[in-house]
Amino acid sequence: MSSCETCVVRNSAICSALDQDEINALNSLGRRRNVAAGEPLIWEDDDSLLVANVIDGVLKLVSSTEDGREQIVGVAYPSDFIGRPFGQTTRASVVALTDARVCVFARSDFDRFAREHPALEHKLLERTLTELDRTRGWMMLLGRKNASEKIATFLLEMSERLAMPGCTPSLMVNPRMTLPFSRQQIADVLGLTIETVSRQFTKLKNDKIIDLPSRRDVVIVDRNALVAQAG
Amino acid sequence: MSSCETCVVRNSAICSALDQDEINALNSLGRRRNVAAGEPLIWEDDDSLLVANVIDGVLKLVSSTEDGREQIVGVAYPSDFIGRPFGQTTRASVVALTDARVCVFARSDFDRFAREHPALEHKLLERTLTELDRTRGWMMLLGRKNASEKIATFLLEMSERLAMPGCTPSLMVNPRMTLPFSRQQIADVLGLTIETVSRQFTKLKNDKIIDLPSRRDVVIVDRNALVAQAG
DNA sequence: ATTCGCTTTTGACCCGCGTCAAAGTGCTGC
DNA sequence: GCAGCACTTTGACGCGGGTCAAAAGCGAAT
Repeated sequence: MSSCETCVVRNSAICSALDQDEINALNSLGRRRNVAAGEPLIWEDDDSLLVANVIDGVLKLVSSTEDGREQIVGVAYPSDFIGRPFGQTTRASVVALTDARVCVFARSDFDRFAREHPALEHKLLERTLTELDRTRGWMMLLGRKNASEKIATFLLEMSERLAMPGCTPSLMVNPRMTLPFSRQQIADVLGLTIETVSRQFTKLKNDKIIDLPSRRDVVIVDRNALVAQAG
Repeated sequence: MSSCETCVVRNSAICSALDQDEINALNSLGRRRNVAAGEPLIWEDDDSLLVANVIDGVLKLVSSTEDGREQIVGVAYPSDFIGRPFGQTTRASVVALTDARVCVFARSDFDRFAREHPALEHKLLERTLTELDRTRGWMMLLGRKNASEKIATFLLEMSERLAMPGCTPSLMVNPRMTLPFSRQQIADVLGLTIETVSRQFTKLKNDKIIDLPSRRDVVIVDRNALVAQAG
């Protein structure tokens, strides 16, 4: 693994809890790894062998049924932590949506290190609590919102997430964004079918609420209308 | 608060991380509180002022939209931790489903105590990670399962949860259980309407997969069929 | 017992979204 | 440019589950 000193998520990932000596110690346990778009990092129901920090790129956490239905249960952005520390197995696969760089650790090494560094565990706890909050918000969407509310909520959330540092620079005010999701993946996030997603996008475009310059690009033309539609 | 020594969840709640002196210190920060069925403990979007351990009873975590739609995003059983430590506000209300006893702390007191006791934070982290896993499993159900799969999954999960110590004794093998949920609340858990829940229950009864001796009681007659239907 | 109020069940209807199918669009490599 | 391919869009249709309304069941209080 190349030096943590130059790592872009050094001050936002859980590593920010550590001082220089500790970072060096952790550094020696892990290594950097590139994951190409579409490539899996962790398999569902495998023993939890790996944990990782996302340095760059976007990954999905997927849960699937035997008969092939998929639900995206989480999305990991730069500085997010992925994997299931402390025993157990993972319930979701992790697959890169874009080309990604991650900083991986053997789970057992990470567990040991974490237990010896309460400040790191504290950061991880805060992160996990926030993720739980976000996930619960998503349950509301899945259980109680209709297709147009789901799509509007999704676009607003994406515009916030992609404006974060490390994802794509200088999108703070820019209403244009490049989605890391295909239509099918959007459907898998929202509990819809690809056809319904496509129809809702077309409708929003016809209503002049968004513009679709290309397949992966979205321009939010009328944010207020989108907020109203998100319910 | 009466003594922790006699507390039934002393060895399963996060308190199990603490030794006698520490328990006494934590004890002095909190107090016991009874919450009657239907009574709220925490309000949605309030500042996060309280955290608590469940001693006895069952509580729901509810998220709702402005127009009155509700989604139950979590259920807390004895020894579960509720509330949002470390800043922020809560996104969900907490309401007792049955008469409940909880051990409450001012969030600020708890935060301070937790930061000084890494073993406690570690327990809380493990609990939060497990809850996140469970919640993600529930997303799959909400996004991708149909009504009959949802009901079957729900009944199986309930029979496991209610068999846990502290809920109702000696239900380990007993296929009969008393649900802590009304039909409407089951609908709010599963993202369905009360009518659909009722119809699915009736169908399962007609198919001799379950029996319904009273409104709140369910007997699982054919567990295998239920597993098959859960998908 | 009887009444009242609330929860649950049942029925009839219908609409949103899934399903299936076909056409359109934009890459990539030749 | 053109062929091939994957992804997306559009259309036609049907069904699962939502909606509305009414009946039935159950418990508590009189």
